Amino acid sequence: MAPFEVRLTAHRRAVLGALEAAGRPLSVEEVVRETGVPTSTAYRNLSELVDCGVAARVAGAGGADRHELAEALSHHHHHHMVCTRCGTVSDFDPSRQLERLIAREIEQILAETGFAVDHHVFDVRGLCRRCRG
Amino acid sequence: MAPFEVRLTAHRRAVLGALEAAGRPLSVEEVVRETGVPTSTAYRNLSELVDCGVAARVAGAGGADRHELAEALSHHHHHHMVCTRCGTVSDFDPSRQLERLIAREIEQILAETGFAVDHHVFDVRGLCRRCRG
DNA sequence: ACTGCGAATGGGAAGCATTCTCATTTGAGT
DNA sequence: ACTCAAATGAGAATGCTTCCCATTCGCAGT
Repeated sequence: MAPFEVRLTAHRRAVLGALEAAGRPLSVEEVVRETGVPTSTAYRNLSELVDCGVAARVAGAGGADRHELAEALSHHHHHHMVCTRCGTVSDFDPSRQLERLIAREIEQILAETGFAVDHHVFDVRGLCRRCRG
Repeated sequence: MAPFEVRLTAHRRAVLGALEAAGRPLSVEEVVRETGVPTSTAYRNLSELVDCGVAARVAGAGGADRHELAEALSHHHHHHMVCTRCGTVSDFDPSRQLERLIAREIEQILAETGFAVDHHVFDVRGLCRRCRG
């Protein structure tokens, strides 16, 4: 009886494909340009993908959000370098040691403050190689 | 000759006072409610305070930004706990060890990728004690 | 294949947060 | 007090995102 809740349409494939091909967080505008999917549909689909846990929303430099494949689907856990000049976001891998320490820190936060951490964000902001010139 | 560039007006004092009294990042709406400063002036003043390095902008849970006193003026370096249910942002102190490791990581990023880190963001998202209730 | 139902679409309207405009007011130095 | 640039503030304008709704399309069961 319970047939389906989320369909795999051509648009969804296209959006997902663009995120996968980029390998870095894309703005909605980039997704639209890349796929030809209408803006309102792109927004709706990206939100649904995020709700499904297939994609993740990333805060960029300005007001505009970006999206990338969820870590579970991409290759590994990673963090972001946000260029405050051109707004481009790229990924970088944290060291094992740093992640281990962060995990310990999160446990401590729950114990001390009662705040239940769902996930953490470790992003760096600055100038990318190109914008440094 | 060069007399002034930024005046210390009643509004500025009020906004600064609200940030100081709160001890946590406030939304623009909260600042307006707290101080009675008109919305457009609150936005303008907060931006100027950020430009002066007196205040800092913090990304909240939804689209709305928040502001707090700059670390140099508050008591210490800290990070944020963002409640994804109620949107409240509070501060927490990172361990010395974590900060040291982060500093090392940032050096490595510059060496490996050419990205010049200006500052880092280490925030955790989840449910505050009250929203877990 | 054919059909039915509910999800997906898409173009524009609506909703918010934020920034801009500009005539008027205010603050600091003289 | 006087001057002049900075600050103000109410509303218009902008930009990102969500909502609306009539139409189209996917999927499951015939």
